[in-house]
Amino acid sequence: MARTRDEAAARRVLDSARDLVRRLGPRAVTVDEIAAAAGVGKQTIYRWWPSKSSVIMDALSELTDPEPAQLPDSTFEAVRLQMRRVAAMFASRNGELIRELVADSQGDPALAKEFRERFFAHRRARAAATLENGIATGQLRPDLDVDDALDVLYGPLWLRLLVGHLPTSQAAADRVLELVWPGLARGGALPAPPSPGRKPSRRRPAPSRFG
Amino acid sequence: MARTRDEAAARRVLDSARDLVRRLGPRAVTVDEIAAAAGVGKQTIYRWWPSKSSVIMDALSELTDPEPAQLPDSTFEAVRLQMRRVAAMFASRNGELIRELVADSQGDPALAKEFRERFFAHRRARAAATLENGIATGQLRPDLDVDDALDVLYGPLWLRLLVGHLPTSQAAADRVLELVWPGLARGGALPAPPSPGRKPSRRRPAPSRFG
DNA sequence: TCGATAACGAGACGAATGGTCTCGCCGGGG
DNA sequence: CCCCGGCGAGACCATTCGTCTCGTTATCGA
Repeated sequence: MARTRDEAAARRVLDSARDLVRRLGPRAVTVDEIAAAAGVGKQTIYRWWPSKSSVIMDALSELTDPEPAQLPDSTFEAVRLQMRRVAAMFASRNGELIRELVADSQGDPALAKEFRERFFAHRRARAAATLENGIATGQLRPDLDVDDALDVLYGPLWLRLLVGHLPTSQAAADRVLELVWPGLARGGALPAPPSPGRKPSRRRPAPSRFG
Repeated sequence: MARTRDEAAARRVLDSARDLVRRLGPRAVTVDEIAAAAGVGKQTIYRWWPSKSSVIMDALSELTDPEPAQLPDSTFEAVRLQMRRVAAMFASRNGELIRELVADSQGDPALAKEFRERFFAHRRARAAATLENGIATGQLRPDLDVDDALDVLYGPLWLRLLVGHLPTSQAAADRVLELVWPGLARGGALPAPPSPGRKPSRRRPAPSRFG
């Protein structure tokens, strides 16, 4: 019948959106900028996406972080690894992105839904799989509610990200896990120290930028 | 020298802002609306406050929720009471307010600072006092890091409020507390069932609108 | 082949809204 | 008493999302 959709244009829109968002932050990027950078008319953007936020969500959801090749058999170690990765992401430029995405979501139910389903749910499912494996292998309590456990493990990191009262360091992730672990584990005890001779610290150690 | 500042006008601004925010939400309220409702010129608002968000923050920070007359001696019960109150607030109209306030804070460091210092810190200090009392009375581990514990207890509620993947029910608050408690308590065991014969449930019970 | 149709780039436009500026008025302190 | 500055009212500016228009162009179907 008529002219078909220009996939290359859509590609350029997403690429430009991604670049601009990384450079300026999602709040500062305007639709006109994206259109100009992509060499596309604004109407083309609004023909394919319902809103600016949706474009940005699309551009960002392509940034799939690769699942690590393999997680340790120890559930404790596996969760620690995953939590550290989340903490690292939150502390990076992507953390700012996520903050603003959540912010935009608050006033826009459709965007909030997209965020939950396309970003949040994916990562949560991976973390859930780790816990479910831990239950199956007897490392975690058999009656553990995975949703609750995930909120308890990752909620503190999100809180720090969004309120900013404390940094989202890997050390914080470690401390949260150690604090919560007795309520998750089958026996209720911390596992044997992973690295030879190094006991996990309970109290906050000397302030450190890393951890 | 000249005319003095009209305190009554400022009062009307805050009252109008509070009413409008409660009625429409902080995002939907415009400065022109506040000015019109208060019967003041916009310039009068901007003479006293640096931004719309600042006005709304001022109006809301006056909504101090009264501290309960007395908390139970049992730290477990005291924390549970406080968590339930937070969950109830999050589930109410005020929860929506807080969500949008956090959202606005993400792109505005000054506002974020105000939010942390004038809203977040107050409530956190009260919750911290409960935990510190628990440490002092030997109900909580003496080496407990209060900041971490607060994040672990309240982070899940904040996460649910801001991401919306699950409701912020009082039941959720209870389950979080029970899940985390073994890592906080001195002995690591749940306290004797508070209500006679009713054991705190670990698994999520039948879905309920209430707690 | 060729025409109808819809997508395209470019950009004007409308609307909402945060924040500034102007204007005439008015009131209290020096 | 009188001038300086706060006051109410509102015009104005700037930004930016999203829509609409226009002439062009590519593709599908006849």
